Amino acid sequence: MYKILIADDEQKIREVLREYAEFEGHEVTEATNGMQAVELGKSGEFDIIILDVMMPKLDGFSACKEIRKSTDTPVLMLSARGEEYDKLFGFETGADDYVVKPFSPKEVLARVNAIVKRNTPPSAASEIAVFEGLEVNFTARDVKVDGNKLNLTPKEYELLFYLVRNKNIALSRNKLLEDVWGYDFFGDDRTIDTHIKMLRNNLGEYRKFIVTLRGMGYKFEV
Amino acid sequence: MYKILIADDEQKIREVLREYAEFEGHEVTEATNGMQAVELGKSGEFDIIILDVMMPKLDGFSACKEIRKSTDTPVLMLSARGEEYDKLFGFETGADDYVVKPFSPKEVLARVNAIVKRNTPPSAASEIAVFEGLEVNFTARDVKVDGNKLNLTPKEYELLFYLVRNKNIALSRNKLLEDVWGYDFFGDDRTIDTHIKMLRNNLGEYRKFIVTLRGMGYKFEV
DNA sequence: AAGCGTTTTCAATAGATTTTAACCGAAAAA
DNA sequence: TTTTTCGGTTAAAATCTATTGAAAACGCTT
Repeated sequence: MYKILIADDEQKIREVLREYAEFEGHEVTEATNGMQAVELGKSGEFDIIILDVMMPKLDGFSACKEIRKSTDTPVLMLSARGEEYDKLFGFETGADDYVVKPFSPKEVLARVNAIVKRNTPPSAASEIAVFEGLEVNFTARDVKVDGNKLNLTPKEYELLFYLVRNKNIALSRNKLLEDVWGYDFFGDDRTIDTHIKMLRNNLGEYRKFIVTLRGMGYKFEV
Repeated sequence: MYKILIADDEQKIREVLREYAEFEGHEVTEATNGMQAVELGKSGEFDIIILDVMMPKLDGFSACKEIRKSTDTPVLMLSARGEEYDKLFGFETGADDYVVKPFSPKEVLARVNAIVKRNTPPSAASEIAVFEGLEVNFTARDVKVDGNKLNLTPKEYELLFYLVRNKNIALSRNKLLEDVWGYDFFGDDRTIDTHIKMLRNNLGEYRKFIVTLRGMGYKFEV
């Protein structure tokens, strides 16, 4: 269930979208002009905002811009005109998707679902990174090698997560110490090496992903 | 700069998209059927994958599903048919967006940009310099010659990075020693030459970019 | 306070990298 | 043309660095 804000001056449009959205179990709020849309949308309480481009008081593009100043709630733009210019401009103002009228409510809802799904990873869907037989589940805080869950120590998790989140980026020892150990850690460089060693031992054949950058640090390379 | 995989059996389509994408500075790889798309796409090396729905060997939907098993690279689907069923099905198989043919390449690229932008929020976008077949990736700290990764030593990386960052600028030996070796290095001049030699050997035909400025130093010239 | 798992330090070592020094050849100067 | 200077090459010597195992320090739980 999402909270959806629908902003369009045509009652017909709001109605048909509301009907479809509520049928799918979502909660709908309506706005009939741009100003109202901004006021409501700024609160950040919605999971997605649907904005018509042509609206009284404040057009959709401006409303989108304004809303983006306060929150990053995803925005789907609706336009009566199908001109390319509009689309491009829509994306530039920070819209997440763009649908041209006439549309089918089904299509709009499909897009809404797609957008919300990918814009709300932290809470719901677990964030998992897979590299061949290596599975790193940030949300569940576990790591699997060929399906077998590893039993890592806290530092090992943190180090691996950091490496994976920054995959394909060269990471100096200093950066690792700063970001994984914290700016106030003044320990030995060998500390990192030791943890890398243990991680590698745990990862088995997938140790290959952790490459040494001689004279520099390490990198998780895929 | 993104890495884009374009999978379509029509050469014409691949061509026009490639042209547009390369014009915007992206790196394009092509696949002509679904199987190939999956093989290439699974690597996770692409920033976005464009899949045609109708392809030999394996259709776009199945390819998308297959790719999603290994990586969460965003997928944009292309379809010759505009049927709603396709669109919904596309989103369900994990596609991030859906464009109906005939499309304008401009629109496709606008969508590609929008998708990639929202799918790579934090770091990602590597800082890469490309000179013909020579690729210098500062972020990943690697260098490729015609696609093959080189195995350089620390000094070689530093020297090359320094040269490239200061391309087309004449660099005296003193400046090189100071900036690459450090102000506290008081070694032999031949030291630089030796490293330049090794760099040149490693760069193969692209050694041509490193030009000697007799009586002065070196320059990376493009 | 003892026990236990975790983290950090440390020293030895093997291997890779960097520097040096000597020599050669080519280009510039005389 | 001869001399001088400068860059290229090479191989050996000197230096540096990642890795590893082992031990010490730490911190939580009982």
